[in-house]
Amino acid sequence: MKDITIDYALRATWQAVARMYNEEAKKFGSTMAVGFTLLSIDPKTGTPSTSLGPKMGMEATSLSRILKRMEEQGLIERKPNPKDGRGVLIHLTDFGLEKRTDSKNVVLRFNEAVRSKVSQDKLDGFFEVMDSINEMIAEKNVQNTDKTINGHKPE
Amino acid sequence: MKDITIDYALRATWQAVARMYNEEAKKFGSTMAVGFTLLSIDPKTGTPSTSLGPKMGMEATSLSRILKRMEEQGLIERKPNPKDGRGVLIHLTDFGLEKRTDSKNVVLRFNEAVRSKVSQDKLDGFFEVMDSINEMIAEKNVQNTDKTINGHKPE
DNA sequence: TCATTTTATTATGCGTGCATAATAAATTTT
DNA sequence: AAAATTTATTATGCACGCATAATAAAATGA
Repeated sequence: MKDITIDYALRATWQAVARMYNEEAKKFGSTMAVGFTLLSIDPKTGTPSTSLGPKMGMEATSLSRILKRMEEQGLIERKPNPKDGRGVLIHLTDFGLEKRTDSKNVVLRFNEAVRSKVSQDKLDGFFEVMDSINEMIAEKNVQNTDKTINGHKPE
Repeated sequence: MKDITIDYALRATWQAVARMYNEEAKKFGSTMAVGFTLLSIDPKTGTPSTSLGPKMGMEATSLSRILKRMEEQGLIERKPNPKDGRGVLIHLTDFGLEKRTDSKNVVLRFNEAVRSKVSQDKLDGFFEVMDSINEMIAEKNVQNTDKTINGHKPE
C-alpha cells in the first residue's frame, strides 16, 4: 500500500512529463500543447475542428487560442468545411508537418523509454486504472458520455 | 496492447480529474490548486514554504502566486522563519483549516471511489509505472534527484 | 571581516485549460 | 417558410505552472 494518493501520483507525474515535453518542444521552437494538436491532425485529409477536442480529451473552447496561434505561426490552415458552414477543417502546412514529425519523435521516445522500463503487466494495470477513472468521471457527467479515452490515439 | 499512448492516457485522465476537482472545489469557493496546497500544509506546526514545492511535485516559483492569493483570501498566514531570515513559514488560518477539510473530503472520496473499482494488483501496476516515469525523468535532470514522488503524501 | 556564492522568495510574461458569454450557421419545430 | 433550438466557433477573463530575472538574506571562502 503506497503512501501517496492516486490523484497525487497522477498529478505530479503528469506535471513532470509536461515539463519534460515542453523542454523538448522548445528545442525545435514549439510547445507541448501545440505538439499534441499537430499529432491530432490527420496529415493527409486534415481534421474537422469538431473532432479535435474529443480526440485530445479536452474542451473544444480550450483549443481556440492554440489553433489561432498555430495559424499565425504558419503551422496550420483553416479551411471552410464544405459540408457545414459553421465548421472549419484544420489542415497542416508543410511547416506544420515538419513540426509534427519532431513532436512525434518526442512522444515515441518517451513511450518507448517507459515500455522498456516496465512490464506489460504493470502497463495493463496502469491503463485499466486510467480507464476506470475516466469511466467513473464520465458516469457523473451525463452529457459527456462520449469522452472515454479508449479508441483514441494521438495519431 | 492498448491503442493509445502512455502520455496521452496520463494527460487526458489527469485533465478529467482536474476538471472534476475544480468543479467540486468551486462548490465551497476554492480551486484545485489551492486545495492541494492546503493539504500540503501541516495544520498544527505550519510548513516552511521551502518544502511545499517538492512536497507537491512542482517548482517553487509556481507556488508564489497561489500563496499570495491564499493569503489575500485569508486562508494562510506567512510568518517569518526564526531559523532563516530568507524563509517563510506558512500557517493555516481557521478559515484555511475549514477549507482544508473540504478539500480533503474531495480527495478522499475520489481515492476511495477508484480503489473500490480497481484491484490492488492493477493499482500496484499504476504506481509502479508512475514511479518508473518519475525515475526516468529524474535521471535526465541531474539537479532534480530529490524530486521522486515516493515518500511524499499530500498530508 | 569582506567578498563570493548559494539559497529563499517574489515579480513578470507566456502558454495552457477552463467556464462563460457572444456570434453565426445549421437543424428542428411550428 | 418563419421561429425556436441546437451546434460550431470565437472572445474574454481567471487560474495555474513554468522559465527567467530580480532581490534579499544566509552561508562559505579569502
